Amino acid sequence: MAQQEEVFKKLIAHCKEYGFVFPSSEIYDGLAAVYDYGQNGVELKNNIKRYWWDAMTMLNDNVVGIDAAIFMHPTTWKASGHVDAFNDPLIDNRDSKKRYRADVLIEELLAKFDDKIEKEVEKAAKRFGETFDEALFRQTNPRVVENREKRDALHARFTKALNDSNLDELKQIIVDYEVVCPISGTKNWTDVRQFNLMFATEIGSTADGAMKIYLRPETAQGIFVNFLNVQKTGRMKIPFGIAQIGKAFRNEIVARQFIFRMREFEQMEMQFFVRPGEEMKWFEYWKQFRLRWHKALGLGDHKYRFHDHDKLAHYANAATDIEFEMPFGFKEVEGIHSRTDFDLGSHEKYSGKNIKYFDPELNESYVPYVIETSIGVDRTFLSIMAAAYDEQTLEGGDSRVVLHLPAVLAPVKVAVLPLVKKDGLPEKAREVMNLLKFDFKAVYDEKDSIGKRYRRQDAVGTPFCVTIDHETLENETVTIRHRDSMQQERVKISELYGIIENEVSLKSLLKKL
RNA sequence: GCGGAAGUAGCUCAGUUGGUAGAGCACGACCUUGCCAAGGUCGGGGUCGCGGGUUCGAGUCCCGUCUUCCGCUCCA
Repeated sequence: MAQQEEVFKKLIAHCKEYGFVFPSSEIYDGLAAVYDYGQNGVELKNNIKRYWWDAMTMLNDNVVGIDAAIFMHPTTWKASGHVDAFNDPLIDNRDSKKRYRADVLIEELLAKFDDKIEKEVEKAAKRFGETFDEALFRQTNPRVVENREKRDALHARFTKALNDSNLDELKQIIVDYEVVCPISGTKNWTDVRQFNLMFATEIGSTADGAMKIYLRPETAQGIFVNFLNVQKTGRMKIPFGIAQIGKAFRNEIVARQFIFRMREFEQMEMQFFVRPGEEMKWFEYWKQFRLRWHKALGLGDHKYRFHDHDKLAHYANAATDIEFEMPFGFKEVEGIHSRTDFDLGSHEKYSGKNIKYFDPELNESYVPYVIETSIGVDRTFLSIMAAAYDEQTLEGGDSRVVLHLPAVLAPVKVAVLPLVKKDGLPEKAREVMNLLKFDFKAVYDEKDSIGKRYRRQDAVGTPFCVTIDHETLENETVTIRHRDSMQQERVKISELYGIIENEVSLKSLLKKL
């Protein structure tokens, strides 16, 4: 494990050194949990997105794409549940260093009162030969009445504090009721602080016209609010899906592990709309499709696994993660959720608009159920980099760092290298460059020895190096070197396109699905 | 947010009891070699994370602060 952490550190350093990922705003000491993609990173990332987009929207003729705005009407987030679910009042115990949700602590307090009352009522019921409800209804036991009054008083105070978002009052309740930390047993609490996981800003320039809005914490809602637009204008019939790639934002309390958990991140999501009752069938279908998508990259089938959720979110009736074996353990890369009709139903309620689909085959209207596939671009990027990174020891004690990136995703497809910087070889190499650059991301390099240039290309995962030597000038042949095997073969310049295309075209990958 | 560790060149680091900032690699130019990195010559690059303080003088001592890493906490 310690060894793996060491490798992870090296991977992070490698990402920076070779222009894949930089810490954001580094000249100002950086900004925590925000990263920029560099010249190679952006190519790899774009290739990942292209692979996903084409797999989803081209291979599935009932899936279409959209690109919704990051800004959305604030009611969206009430309807989705994020306004409630993303606002946690937190409090720390200074002695145990443990953090708790203040509202949960108070709810536990209420539960204790309920327990006491219940026990008293049970006792009374037994004594008078009544049912529990009868005893509860008739209850005049002064201890019960007292506890009940106390409980109701606390409940009222608590509810009011929550509604007013009064953090000081929440703290005061914890102090007044002498809540102790279950670990340390002390009452040494910090103040209650609000952690809103959504970033807020204002839209509208005048003070009185300004409206508080949030940066979207997930891209899914942009799809839900456009459900009818797409369904009607695209004449879509259920089942069908809407795909989207875009940025989302979460103000994480602790964001660590490099680009695995960032405050600004990119998601590739598809919401698939189905008939109520058929959701499990489609849930299973998309689980398998998505897993195939991952495995087709060839990073190693054993590095993937499903992780089914026992505890489900407020909107889901089934959920699983596709986990990938990162250097720090198996981690979620993609989530597949059966979201029921929660989102569309909720938007229908909050907007007052009819968001039903008329099913001509069933001759009835309903709110469709939804299967969601949601994959993190940055996490996929990290998983690919982690799997590709390799420090090799070669014969003769030499070593190299090589990225075994899937050729389809590699930022640079081919490097064109004149063996020497004279005798007309650079000029010939430029000719070859001009031939290839319309089809492939190609780079030219004439600096340093040929071996060193091969290593440089290995370090960024370039699958092919084409070397122009003196023989090239005589018979129009070059050597092409393969990254992983380091083997070279001599081929005609006219054959280069076919050889490279065969390995790097997206089509070859899509056909595996 | 708490606890621990660390911030000196693009990278890895050195820097004596406080006394004018260094090395290797990398980078650039030229020469040489020419199919798997590390030949020669010359050169560019750092207000030592930032702000105060002590001192004649601070990379070095003191205080504060920011950032990063590790652990805890949190994570639809």
